[in-house]
Amino acid sequence: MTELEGAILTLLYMEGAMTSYGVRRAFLDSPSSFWSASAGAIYPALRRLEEAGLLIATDASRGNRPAKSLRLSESGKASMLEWVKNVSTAIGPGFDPFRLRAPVWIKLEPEERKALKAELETGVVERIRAIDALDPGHPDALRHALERVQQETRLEWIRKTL
Amino acid sequence: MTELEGAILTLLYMEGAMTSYGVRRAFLDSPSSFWSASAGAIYPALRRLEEAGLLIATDASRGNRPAKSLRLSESGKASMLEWVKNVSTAIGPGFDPFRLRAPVWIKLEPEERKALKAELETGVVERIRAIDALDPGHPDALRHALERVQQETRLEWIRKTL
DNA sequence: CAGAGCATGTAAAGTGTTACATGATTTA
DNA sequence: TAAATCATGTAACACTTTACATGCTCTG
Repeated sequence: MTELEGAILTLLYMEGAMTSYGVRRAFLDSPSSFWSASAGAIYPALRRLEEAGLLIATDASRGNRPAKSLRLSESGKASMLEWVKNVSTAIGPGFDPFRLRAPVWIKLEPEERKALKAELETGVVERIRAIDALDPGHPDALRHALERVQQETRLEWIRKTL
Repeated sequence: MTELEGAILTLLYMEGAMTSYGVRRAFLDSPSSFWSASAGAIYPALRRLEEAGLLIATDASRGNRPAKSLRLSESGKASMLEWVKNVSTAIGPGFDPFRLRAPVWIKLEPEERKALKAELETGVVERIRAIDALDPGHPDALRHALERVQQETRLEWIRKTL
């Protein structure tokens, strides 16, 4: 199971049934650049999950517009739970573009480094403000809170170390 | 430029010239599950970078064993610097398998949640100890330090929230 | 009622993974 | 000297991105 497939299953578990485009929109709304949410990734993944019996589709056309509502099957729920409970994958460091670039920042010429430091600080502060402006009742509120901690950690590192 | 290509360029910038396998071994040693470091990803990426003129290869065969030494060209260094200084990409949240799974953990049955909490706590504590055991003179020491902060943040969240 | 955006996809090309292959060198 | 592992790849398959296509529905 890819991370995208796992993420789709958790989305349907957390938020209940939705259409294919609803799934796609949820990824489009995600701030992470990791999720491009391109149609060519989402729709084939949904088809794979449906063919594997993890998702059940029921017709939900409204008027002339065709649509299908997707929900987790029992085996889909079981697969999702197995996936989320895999500790070694869950605690891996994942992918952090900030951590990947930081060692090079340290080696920049002083004036270039200072300029970049200011840009990074502004960007992170803005991002924290944007998170604070989000609806605390949003289904992704917990993820936003976790991203906020990450951004605060970065801000502290920028100020103290860069 | 993909993140893998950018990471290869930063590696050669930080550590100087090395062979193809040296590049691959650096990714194999990385703790992040994001870098599979499969030969089928690394070697084609190196070929692309060389064809684009960002890397220069010189023969470095030893005895009967063929090998080439790879180093950054001037345009390779310029591309790498442009890549690391892209602020909006650098401050994106990236991909965090922990954050992706956390909302589901919260919804588990109490006894299941408690068991998982213990497993996660043990795993993260072990990972922190493993980082502490690493050589502080390692070229990736800064990245290790940043991962350590991430793991400490997770540990605190596990203890306080999960 | 025309244009913007909603909703659902497909096709080609690029990238990554898994598995295999080959010969060189080190180590027990 | 046999086995392990170093070092360098390739091939088939899977997945993602980019670009395109199609018709519907709302809004000014």
